[in-house]
Amino acid sequence: MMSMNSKQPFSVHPILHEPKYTPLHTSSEAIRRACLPTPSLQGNIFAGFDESLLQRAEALAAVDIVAQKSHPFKPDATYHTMTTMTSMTCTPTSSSGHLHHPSVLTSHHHSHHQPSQGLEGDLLDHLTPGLALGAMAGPDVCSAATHGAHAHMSAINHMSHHHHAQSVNMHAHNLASHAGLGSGGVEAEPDPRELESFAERFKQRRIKLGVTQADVGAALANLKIPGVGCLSQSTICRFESLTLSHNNMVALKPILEAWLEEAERAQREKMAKPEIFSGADKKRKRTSIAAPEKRSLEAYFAVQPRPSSEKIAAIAEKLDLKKNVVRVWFCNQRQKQKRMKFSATH
DNA sequence: ATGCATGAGGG
DNA sequence: CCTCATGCATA
Repeated sequence: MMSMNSKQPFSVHPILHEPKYTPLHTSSEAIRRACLPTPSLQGNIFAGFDESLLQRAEALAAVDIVAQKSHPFKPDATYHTMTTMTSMTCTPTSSSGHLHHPSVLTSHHHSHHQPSQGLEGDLLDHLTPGLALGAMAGPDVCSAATHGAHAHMSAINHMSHHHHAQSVNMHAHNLASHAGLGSGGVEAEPDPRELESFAERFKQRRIKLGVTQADVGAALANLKIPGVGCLSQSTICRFESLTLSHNNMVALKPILEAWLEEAERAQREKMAKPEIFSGADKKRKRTSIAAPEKRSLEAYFAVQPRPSSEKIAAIAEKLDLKKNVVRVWFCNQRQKQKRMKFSATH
C-alpha cells in the first residue's frame, strides 16, 4: 500500500541560477581551460591523421592485452535484469526514473568541431583479453540497512510521479574568503585543501553517527534548505572520496555540513526516526562494456577525446556497441579525465 | 565504490 | 552535441 518513495528531489532551484552564481565558477572555469590541452589544436592535428593514429593506438592496446589472460566471452554484455521489485533493505529507490537538476553551474564554452573522418580498418582483435580487475573495497562500510538516526522530521515528503526537475543545487554561498580581491570580487576560492579535510571529517562523523551514505542523502530533504532535495548514496560517496568536480564539491559542502550538525544535534536528543520506504519502479539498464572494448575505447580516447559523431559511429560499429553507448562513454571519460587533472594539479 | 545513463542548460 | 551534476544498477 504505500509505495511511494521518498526520494525525490525536485524543485528546481529558484535561486541558484545566476549567470555564474559563484565566484568559484569563474576561477574553476579558468582552471579548466588552463588544463585543457589546446583543444583547437587537437582538432586540426588529428584531423589530418587521426586514422592512422587510431589504428596505432588500437594496435598498441591490442598488444598490451595480449599478455593478459583469456576471456572467452563476448564483449558487450548488456544485461537486463528484470525488476526485482523487492524492496531492498534501505534503498529508497527513487520512485520514478530520474530526476534531474538544474545544475549548479553550467557554464561552459566550448567550441570544437569534428573533423569527421572515415573509418579505418584497424585490427581490433582483442583476442583474449581477460580482465583481471580486482575490485577492492575492503571493508564494506556501506551496507544498506542501518539504524536510522536522522534528524527528527520524517522524510518522505512528496511523491510526485513525474520525474522532473529536482535540484539540489545550491548556490551561492560565497565564501567570502580572503582572497584578496578587492571590490566586486566575486571570486572566492574554494580551496581544495579545505574541502579535502572537510570530506574526511564528514565521513568520520557520519560513521560515528551510524548513518550510511544513502541515509545522509535521503535525510538532506529534511533540512528543507531551499533548493535542496535529497541526494543519492553515489553522490555522498563521491563527495567523501572527492570524486566530484571541484565546483560540485564546493556547492555540496555547506549542505552536508548543515546536515551533519543537525544530525548530531538530533542524536543528542536521542531521537530516532527510521525511514522505511518501499517502492518499485522501472529498472534502468546498465550496459557493461567488456575489457577489450574498454581498452580500445581508451586507446581512441588517448588520441582523440572528442571524436565526431561519425567517428563515434565507426568506433561503435567496430566494437559492436551501440553508438549512444560509445558517445556516453566518451562523455563520461571526459568528465573523469577532468577530475583527475584537477586533483593532479592540486 | 564505480560504471554507464539521463537530462537540464547552452550553442 | 557537449558539459555537468546526479543517479540507478552493479561489482
